[in-house]
Amino acid sequence: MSRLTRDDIVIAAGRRFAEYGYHGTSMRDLGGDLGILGSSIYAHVGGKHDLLVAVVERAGSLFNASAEAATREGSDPSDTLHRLIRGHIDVLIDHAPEARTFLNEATFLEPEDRRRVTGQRDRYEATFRRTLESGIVSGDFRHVDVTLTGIYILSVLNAIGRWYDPDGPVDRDALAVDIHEFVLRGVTAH
Amino acid sequence: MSRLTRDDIVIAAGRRFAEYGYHGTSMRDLGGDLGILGSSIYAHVGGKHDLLVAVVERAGSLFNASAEAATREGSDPSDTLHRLIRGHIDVLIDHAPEARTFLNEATFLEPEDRRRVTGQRDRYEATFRRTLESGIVSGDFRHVDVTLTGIYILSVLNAIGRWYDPDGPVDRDALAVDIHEFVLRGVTAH
DNA sequence: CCTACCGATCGGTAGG
DNA sequence: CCTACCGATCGGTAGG
Repeated sequence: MSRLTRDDIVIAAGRRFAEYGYHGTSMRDLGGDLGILGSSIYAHVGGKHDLLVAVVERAGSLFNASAEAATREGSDPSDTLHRLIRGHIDVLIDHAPEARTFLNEATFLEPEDRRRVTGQRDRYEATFRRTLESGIVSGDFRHVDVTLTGIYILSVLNAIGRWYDPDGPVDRDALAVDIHEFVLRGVTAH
Repeated sequence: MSRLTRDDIVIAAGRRFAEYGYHGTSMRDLGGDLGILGSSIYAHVGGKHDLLVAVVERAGSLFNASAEAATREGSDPSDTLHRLIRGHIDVLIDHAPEARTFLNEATFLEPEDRRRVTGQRDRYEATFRRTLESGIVSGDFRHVDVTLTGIYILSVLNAIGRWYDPDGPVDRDALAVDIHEFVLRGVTAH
């Protein structure tokens, strides 16, 4: 057993916050997961709140990195949308605890931190709106309200962490294709 | 000031749970909202957990009552879907605290209660799947996976409580129409 | 519904 | 990272 790093603690905190919530996690719980005392955590972080900030900020960075990668290679809006959807799924599955904490516990950040995270989030969502707009301009998409439609798409994506089982019957490629199809065509026949 | 009823306390608890979460709410906070002491709440309920059960069960009943009303008058699947969407929006706006607590805090119920609530929820979601199926049979809808598509639709609907402002520019009629259109047609032109 | 509590647990600190 | 704590707060109870 070597010594723990700050990163080890942030990762364990993400898991706890995702499952039990920020207020449902005690420093002693967290220490228990790591094999140390709750009070020993204070050798690595200033307080419980710092851990929430670190977890949430990590997820925000991952989402934005994904959006940048998806929009780097310009191609048609439908393909860009597919890459955005696939990237979101990847972050949600590969960094599930951080992503879930980002989505569910960010409200408990202190005002200053929350504003910064809200900014991160707005940047990310703006990528979806821009993709929708470019599709409308190109004539590929109809004249949807990009604000509302961006919210709908992200609602479908953000919920994935609440029901998707990576070891279940649907793999992530199929999921991305199915959601892309749903977003593009809806349920109507033809 | 007349005496409080159990109902008054359940309503106040819903508000607290929706805003601060179950674990972020203390009985003293709740008493403060009601103008009584935290300990006085125990004259009306057996414990904090009973309040979570009451709030969540109320929301579950409202969602199911809405689904029954929406499917009572048989008509084409697209219209039924519109009524389901509109009903969900109404519950989410008119009973926002209970609905949000239902969606976010039900995981903190004790196993037995959680199972019952999960049952309520499954019944509700099944109504969406049945409507999709009847649309596929009638040829109105394409051959979507009804499980996945039901989840997508409910994801869009459940997220409404996280962003929608009833006093904002979008009224609930317009929202229902816009979501119905999105679910039916997606974003593709034509 | 209040008074007057209870033991348990909370986030956090001093000193090593 | 542990020992040994701290004051504050937690859910809850007995008795009125």
